[in-house]
Amino acid sequence: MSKLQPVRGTHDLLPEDARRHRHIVDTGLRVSQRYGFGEIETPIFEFTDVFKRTLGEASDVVSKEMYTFTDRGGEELTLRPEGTASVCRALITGGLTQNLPAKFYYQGPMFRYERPQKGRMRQFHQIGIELLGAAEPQADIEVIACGADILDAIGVLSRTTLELNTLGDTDSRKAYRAALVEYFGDHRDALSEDSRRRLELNPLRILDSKDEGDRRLVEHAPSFDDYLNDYSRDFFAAVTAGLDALGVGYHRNTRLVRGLDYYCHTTFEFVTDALGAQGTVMAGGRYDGLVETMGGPAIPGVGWAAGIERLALLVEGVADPARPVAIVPVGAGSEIEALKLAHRLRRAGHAVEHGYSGNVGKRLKRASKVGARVALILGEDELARGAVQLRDLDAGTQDEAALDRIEESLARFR
RNA sequence: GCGGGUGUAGCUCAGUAGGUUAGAGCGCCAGAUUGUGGCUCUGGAGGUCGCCGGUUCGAAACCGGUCACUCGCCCCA
Repeated sequence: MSKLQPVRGTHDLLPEDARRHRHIVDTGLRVSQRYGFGEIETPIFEFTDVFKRTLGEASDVVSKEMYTFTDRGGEELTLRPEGTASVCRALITGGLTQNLPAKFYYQGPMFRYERPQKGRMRQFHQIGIELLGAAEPQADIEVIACGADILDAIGVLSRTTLELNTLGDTDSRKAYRAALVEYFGDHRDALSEDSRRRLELNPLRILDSKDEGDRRLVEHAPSFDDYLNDYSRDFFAAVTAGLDALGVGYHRNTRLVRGLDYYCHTTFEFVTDALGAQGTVMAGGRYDGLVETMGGPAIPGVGWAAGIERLALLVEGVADPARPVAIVPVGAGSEIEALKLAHRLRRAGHAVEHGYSGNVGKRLKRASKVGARVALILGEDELARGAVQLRDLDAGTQDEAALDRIEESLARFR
């Protein structure tokens, strides 16, 4: 408690950071709208069951990372650790199941009680899309293509790799899971401690263990492809064919499994090696059983989420805001005129900086510092004849301009 | 939750056989330039040396604890 510092794992977004985030959020919305996604905003907390039921009791997120609390009415609530469950809940409670497919774009803060690291915070921000009500591989293709487009639009696609895999449908996954449990069960003693635990909770995760001994075992483990049924195999083939057709590059990673219970068929991650241990920048997949698990109708879904902070670490060169016009009154007699002029130009759409205090030198200095393109200097002599000095701060040149026609004089600087 | 590293000015960092006024660069403020910015020069402000405790005549430095950040593990965006 206390002390004048933010809570562990939280950050202020100072204006410069906020601008990067804004750029990512706006770009995400703009691009996803081209794919027909519309913005949705859900509350940042839900009944705890919304996440517990969908993410899986055994998942790390549920078992140790949720910000859960009891409110004054005795309700068990949780700050959302991810967006998909909330969006699906909204789909059901909003009656949107009658109008499918439904396509949503969201952005906002998520909360996980974890040990902070680079690219990993307790309050972090995500953008994401969800496409609900389409069981066809075309949906997966579109969702991935949209994600790639957004990464491209913010200039980071070339620094990422798309890793792609399939978990198959429920039957395929069950069969494969059983095969894995049998195989690794036979080599139980050779497994790392972590993986012995995984064997109980989520055997698929053993496949991407970083332990040396585990990896040797994994090499000879049953292959997922041998357990995919025809439907699952065809589905995945359609997805890869679609990505090929669109020129979206990917790398098949048969060990790519996701931590959350609800995934099936397509899973993917856009990863980078520029962020240390937290290389995943955008990740998602198909979750056909999720809505039904929540108590809604059987509605398939596919989507992804991307970490804004992680993207922001990769983004370079966010455009600066529009350069303002500086208003510089000379002497107390021009103050009112300066206020009026600033107001007038702002209402005409200009960004205007008013220096507030100091002599001309100080105000011009401040004008330069905030990046002003031009300064309008309001001297009493000039005002008396309806004129101002218009100074080009880049060129260092200066001319007199008519006060009532300033908008025209400024036009060449826009 | 586990293991390692680091905390000195707004920022980036110097500063140890423990020794008395803790430094630099950048930034900030002021002046040279009271109707003209950037460049330059001069001056100035700004520090509980993360915090608490211990060792010592004496601690920014050594020890313990704690908080924060950071790297890795687990896991994830």
